[in-house]
Amino acid sequence: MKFNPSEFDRKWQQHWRENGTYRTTNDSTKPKYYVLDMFPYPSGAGLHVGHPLGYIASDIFARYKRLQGFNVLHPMGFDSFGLPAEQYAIDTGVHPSVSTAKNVQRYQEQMERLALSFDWERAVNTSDPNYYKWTQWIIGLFFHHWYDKAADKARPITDLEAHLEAKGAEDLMAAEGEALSITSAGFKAMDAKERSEVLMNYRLAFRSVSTVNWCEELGSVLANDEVKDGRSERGNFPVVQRPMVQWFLRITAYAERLLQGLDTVDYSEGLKAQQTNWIGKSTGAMAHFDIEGHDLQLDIYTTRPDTIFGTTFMVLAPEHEWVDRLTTEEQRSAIEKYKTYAASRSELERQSDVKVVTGAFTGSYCINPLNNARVPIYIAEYVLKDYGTGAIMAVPSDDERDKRFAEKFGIDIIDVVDKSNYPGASLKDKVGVMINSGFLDGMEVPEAIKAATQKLEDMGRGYREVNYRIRDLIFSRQRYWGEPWPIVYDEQDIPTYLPVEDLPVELPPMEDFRYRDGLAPLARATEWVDSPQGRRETDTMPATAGSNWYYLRYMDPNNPDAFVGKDVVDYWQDVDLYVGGAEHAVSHILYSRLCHKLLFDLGYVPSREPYKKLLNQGMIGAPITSINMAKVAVDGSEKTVWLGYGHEAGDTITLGDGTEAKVIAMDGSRKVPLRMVEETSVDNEAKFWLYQSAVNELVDDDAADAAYFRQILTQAEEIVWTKDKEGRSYIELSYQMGKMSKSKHNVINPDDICARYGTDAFRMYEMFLGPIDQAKPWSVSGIDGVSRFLRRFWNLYVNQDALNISDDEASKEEMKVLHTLIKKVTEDIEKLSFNTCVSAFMVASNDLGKLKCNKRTVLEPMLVLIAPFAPHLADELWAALGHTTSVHQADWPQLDEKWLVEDSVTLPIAFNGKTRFTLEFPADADKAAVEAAALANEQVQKQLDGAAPKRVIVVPGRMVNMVV
RNA sequence: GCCGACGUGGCGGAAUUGGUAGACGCGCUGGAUUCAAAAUCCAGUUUCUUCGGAAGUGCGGGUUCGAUUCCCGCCGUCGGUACCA
Repeated sequence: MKFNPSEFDRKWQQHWRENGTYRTTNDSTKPKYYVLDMFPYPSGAGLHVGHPLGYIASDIFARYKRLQGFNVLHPMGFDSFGLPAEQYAIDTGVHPSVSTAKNVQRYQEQMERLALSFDWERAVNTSDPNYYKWTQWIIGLFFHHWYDKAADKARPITDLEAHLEAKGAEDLMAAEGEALSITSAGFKAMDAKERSEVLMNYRLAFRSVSTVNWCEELGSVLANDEVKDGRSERGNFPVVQRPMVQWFLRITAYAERLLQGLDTVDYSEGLKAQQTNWIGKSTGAMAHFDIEGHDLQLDIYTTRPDTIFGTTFMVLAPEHEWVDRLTTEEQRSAIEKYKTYAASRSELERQSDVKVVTGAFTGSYCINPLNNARVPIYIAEYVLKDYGTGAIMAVPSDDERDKRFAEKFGIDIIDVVDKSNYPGASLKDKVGVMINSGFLDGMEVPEAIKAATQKLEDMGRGYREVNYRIRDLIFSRQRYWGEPWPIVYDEQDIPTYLPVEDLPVELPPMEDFRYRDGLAPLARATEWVDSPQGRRETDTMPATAGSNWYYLRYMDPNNPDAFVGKDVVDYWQDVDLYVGGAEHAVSHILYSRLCHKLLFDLGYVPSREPYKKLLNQGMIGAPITSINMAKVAVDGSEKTVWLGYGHEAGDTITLGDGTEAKVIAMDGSRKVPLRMVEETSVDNEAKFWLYQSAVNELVDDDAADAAYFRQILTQAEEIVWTKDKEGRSYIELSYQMGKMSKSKHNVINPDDICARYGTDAFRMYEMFLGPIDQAKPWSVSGIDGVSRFLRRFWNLYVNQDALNISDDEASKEEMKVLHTLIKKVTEDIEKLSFNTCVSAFMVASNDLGKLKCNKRTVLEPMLVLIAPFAPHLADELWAALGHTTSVHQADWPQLDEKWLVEDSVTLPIAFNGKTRFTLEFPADADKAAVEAAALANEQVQKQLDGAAPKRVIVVPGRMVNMVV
């Protein structure tokens, strides 16, 4: 039997598929374990070597848990709705359903190639109507419920109607759009339309007008996390603010619980911090300021009520609803001018010059409730309409922005906090002693915050308030490729959420789904819109709708009657280990947690959190290599050439025909597809070379990156080659490390690696690269080492192409190697430290090689240990050892500590903490015996040079330290 | 600015509760094998060294018999986020 991975990889992959080796049952007496990967969006590019990192890690863990006797749910699916497929369709004319199906198949093949042990019978696909029927149904739960703050949970909207009928809005503690004052009689008197509007104020999925991120090029609104620096994350198009009617999910109702829940889950600190920041809880006070000459109270939110005596002006957001009312005649033109200016500013402009102070005076004044001071009211764009009340009390002495504003507009600054006892404290640190603040004088800041809040409350001019940064989730997209909102409107525009019998509301077949004439694509499917039940909603849901709950569908993927069966979800409960990229740290995880909490409130799921433990794998980067363009002077004329790394203007170079040329200027660079590049090491430095032979091969190559590079080469007249030792022509490329992406031409395809080295080598190498959660560069050079190791490992079992296994008793040393390995691998898999597992296998294999061990008692359990990492090789050798069932159905070897016990122990002998040499001691020697033996030793005496040590520290089994 | 992660040979990285720093692999050097090469195998590989040793985990301090590990203060890299009152 030969070591031939490309042969046995195929053989075993087929075997596992045909035998359903990885099929999971819902009906088992074994304990459950759920290992989940974030499902991919199946893009046309296929997988690159960065994707499988997390998949391989979770696969190893899933396989390990199976071998340990767990019933493991380890599924995979596809997040196939969303913008890219639709953009691709618009660009190429291929319908998203067609390209999606093709890509899904490609992904599945690639994943099988990587021996990922998914139960494919459980695969889900978010754009499949059988799946999105339940997505629509779950979003319906949001529509049919409201959040009762008193009970701290979601309740049916019918309960709310009963409450309103009985008592009106009195005693109603609800998460709401705005505070409504409704009486019982008033509610009863309302017609259907009015009632619908009132209820909409409370629904967890609601329709509302709001300023949204509008992207004209994409023809859709975007969620905040889909916008980066004022441009769309997808496509990098400009995004503007625009008021629109949209569907929302009331995530703000769950802000506190989403925050609290983070304490109960095992996520990284960084990820918890990101979610915490996103939720953005702050504690402070509401305060009411009377407005001079108006029967109005200006409400403001502040985290620093202690500084209220330092308030020297107020600021409203330019869009604040009272701006017009508060503007005096003489200020009207200035205010109008400023409002026009503010409205013209894009999100991008606002963000780019944050330090620029602008604003205008309304002409009106407020009265400070605590000291009756008269303070002017300004408007300025640094106050945001959507945070707090859209208005602030400005305290220039203790706020950086207020200070800049006061300085620019010549407003008084009153110091109210003496920080002289806190050197180094910055303006916004909540420390110091109050001054110039009436009854607060002399108090420390934390005390003063409490006192000021209490005073406001006693006066009826304010109260303690908690504020959250998080905004309700915009859940409408004016796009085609997503779940239609299953809503119909009657003649009065009253929306009805269609019941489960009418779901799914499927997408109408359309050829052209561009956004045009201000109409969403679905609005043009007129026959579809005019349904017998009423006029259909034409917005679709964002991609996050399907991924919110997919982990539940895997439990019971074909259930026609429910999104998941009750008994099934009671068995599988929740995800024990969730593995995926950190780029979804905020949005996907947060929205998924929201969805889960609603389902929990309504009794559909038994747990409060969907993902118990989360592992974010690090990104794998790759070199991005470039060729440089230069203008050179030769024989009085100019020429454009390609130059290697390290040239600058003024250099003299030799052209291909032997003439000399002078570099006039470097003129940019172009990316070279990594596939054509050779990595070399010169003087311990990585170099990337492009060979002339690789360029010559381009002529016949029809791959996309070859076409791209052929086109690049036409942009200059020649490449200035250098000769290497063998006389081959090359050019050295400039490079930097970066994320793998098609546009950077540095994608490395796992298929090629698997074909060349075998899947087992690829899997182990990816794990060997470093800690799973750390970003690391891809380098192909190390894979040879892993490949060599697997061959050596194989040769422990096979000699001269024949199985070479002895049934003799193994020696103590051999057993020690095995049990050391069992201990190390078991512990390290539990710690998700896969790179050290690979080292442990190498060490064991090296040790057994030296011992020339071929004992079945040692080698057989080792196959079970390595099976999660190298599943093909393990099954191939396992079968050769005479087994008729797969190694993946074996039992994990048990550690027997007795093999690890030593007769003697080697201890380092240190003097003043510096290790000098080691000595052997009997393993059972106690402290005194070790000390005596050490002092009697010749080397120790020599080191001590006749003197007695001041102190001898013996740590049994660890070391001996002598203080001299 | 704020939040988070990290900083160890030429490179990827290892080091249990504070206890032999550099495991394992790559690369490199030398050797064996070969007509030769590839592949394989063996030995060496932190730096300096007067060959006795000495220094050494971003920098500067501290705690300790002993610090890559704990504490304080800096510097740097990466990721996230930002007029949030």
